[in-house]
Amino acid sequence: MARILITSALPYINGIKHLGNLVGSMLPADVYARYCRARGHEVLAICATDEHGTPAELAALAAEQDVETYCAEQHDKQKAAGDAFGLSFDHFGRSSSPQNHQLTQHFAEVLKENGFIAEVEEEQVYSNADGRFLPDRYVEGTCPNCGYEKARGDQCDNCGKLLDPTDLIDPYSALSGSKDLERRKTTHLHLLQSKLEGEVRSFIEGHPDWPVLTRSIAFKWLDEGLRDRSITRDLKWGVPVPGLPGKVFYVWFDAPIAYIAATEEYLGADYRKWWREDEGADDVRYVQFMGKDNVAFHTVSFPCTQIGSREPWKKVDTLKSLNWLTWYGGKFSTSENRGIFMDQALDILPPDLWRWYLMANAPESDDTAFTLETFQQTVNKDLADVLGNFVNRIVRFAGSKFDGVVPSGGTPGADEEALEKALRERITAYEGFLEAMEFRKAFAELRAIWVLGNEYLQGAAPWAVFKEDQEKAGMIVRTALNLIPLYAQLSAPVVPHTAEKLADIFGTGALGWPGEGALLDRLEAGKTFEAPGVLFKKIEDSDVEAWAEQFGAPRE
RNA sequence: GGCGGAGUAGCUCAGUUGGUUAGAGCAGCGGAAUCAUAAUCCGCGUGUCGGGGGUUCAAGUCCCUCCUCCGCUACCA
Repeated sequence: MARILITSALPYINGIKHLGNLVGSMLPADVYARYCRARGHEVLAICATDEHGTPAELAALAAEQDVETYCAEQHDKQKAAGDAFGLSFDHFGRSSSPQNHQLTQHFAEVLKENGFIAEVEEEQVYSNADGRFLPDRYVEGTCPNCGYEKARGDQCDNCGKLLDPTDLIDPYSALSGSKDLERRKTTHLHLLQSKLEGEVRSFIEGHPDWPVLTRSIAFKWLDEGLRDRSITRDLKWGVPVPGLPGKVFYVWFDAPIAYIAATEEYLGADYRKWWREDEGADDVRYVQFMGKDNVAFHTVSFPCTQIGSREPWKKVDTLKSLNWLTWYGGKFSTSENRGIFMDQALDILPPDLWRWYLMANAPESDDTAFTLETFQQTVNKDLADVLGNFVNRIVRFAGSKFDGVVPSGGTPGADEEALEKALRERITAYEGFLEAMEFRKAFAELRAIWVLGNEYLQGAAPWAVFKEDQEKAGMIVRTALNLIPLYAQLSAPVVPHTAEKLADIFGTGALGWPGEGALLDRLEAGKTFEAPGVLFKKIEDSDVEAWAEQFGAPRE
């Protein structure tokens, strides 16, 4: 029994997330949280919407709403979509919460007291027509290097050259197109990360077990030398900066702090038992889930904030970073309606189908292409044929030959012993992969566990034995039926809705996890049960055709 | 451009510190079975391990070089 704190990278507020975002952090965090709970650990799983920054303001503008209303609506939509997917966060909060305002300001205050924050006057591009400062990437113009006419102020998409907005020829606002731009002086707070470089390096070096990708990204930043960076912006929506009217903290400063603040939203003052090492969090194991683009912020920036506070905040112990899921090898795109978004996915199919496919094919080692065709194949084979059909065939056979009760009598023999042994070995491997958060391997193992059921039935052939020895056939059926509550437990982290249906067949109740005892002797003889019907309806070719059209899949 | 990741069977991917004939699932082919959603089970893999060069008794694995894809490159988040 351990205390495990789990956070998922915060989904940005501008609209429902697509399947790539889902599998990049929220879904693996949920699967891991469900597994840890099943093993009896005390788990706190936290997520929230990331609501600040320029894109939120612009999205609100486009929706003709004030940003506060926009964010509140979008938060509710994302929360609902997550709930429908079975995401079991203990709390799904908001980075715009009063708790986060207070906590973000607290961090800034102590960082300043400790000498890690300085006020710096700098010049930034201001657009008179838009009435706002423009981040570099919202200034566009002609690239001085290659002549590309839509180069952004931070980088030219055509030749890849890094730019400064002042480098651009004929710069204009990407928002309004106005060329009425000027440089204005503005004062910002800089986080003096350079002063913390050594401590952050020691922190990273203290985790040699982190994956190569994670460590190499962190060391790259450190090797180049940590730069002091601005942690404030000239925006209206955000956490106000005390003493600097009209400014808010940079979204990347307040977003990780929102992990803590969201816990406070949920638990009140007790949040400190999870986050303060001097108030009970010293025995907490903290696991973060994120996409690979977020690694630097979680290994370097956020630890800087925490370390520089000189307060004993709980820091990350284990990071799980994932690569991207791509849409047929290209990018998911909201603006171009490419790909499938969480709400659309649930409009067409139940959540467990998506959960299974995404986790069994999680982009762990490299970017992974999502295609409707492989999705159809995988889901039909693994869920409908291997698991669904196993349950259906044994339940129906037991229903017709044994009147819908668990048969009694008979003595288990070599086949049953072999099955028990094979199960035990595979379950041990499965647990190991889940502990290590190696999800592809874990679910390949779970699938193999399901296959064991079919293998056993095929070999034991109760339909043939029944003709000569009904007692033995009954024992075989009882053994096979025992796999159902076992599969319910083992499958619950990844396909929780299906697991409940399986558990309901025998009313075995709360799922939990198989213990050390016999795996195939838990159902009492004489117990009645109901056939659940078809667990997974197969996806037809005509469905794939229709969805390909609907979601803009590339066709041959 | 710099840094990092990746390139393995038709498809999606495994391949510890270099070591016998390079693996899994899907798809395909053959067989068995007929309880089951024609669902299952068994058997079948001559792959220039991205190209080229090198080190070594031995290289998918190490070194060099080139090609392709992805991420980061600090004001998108």
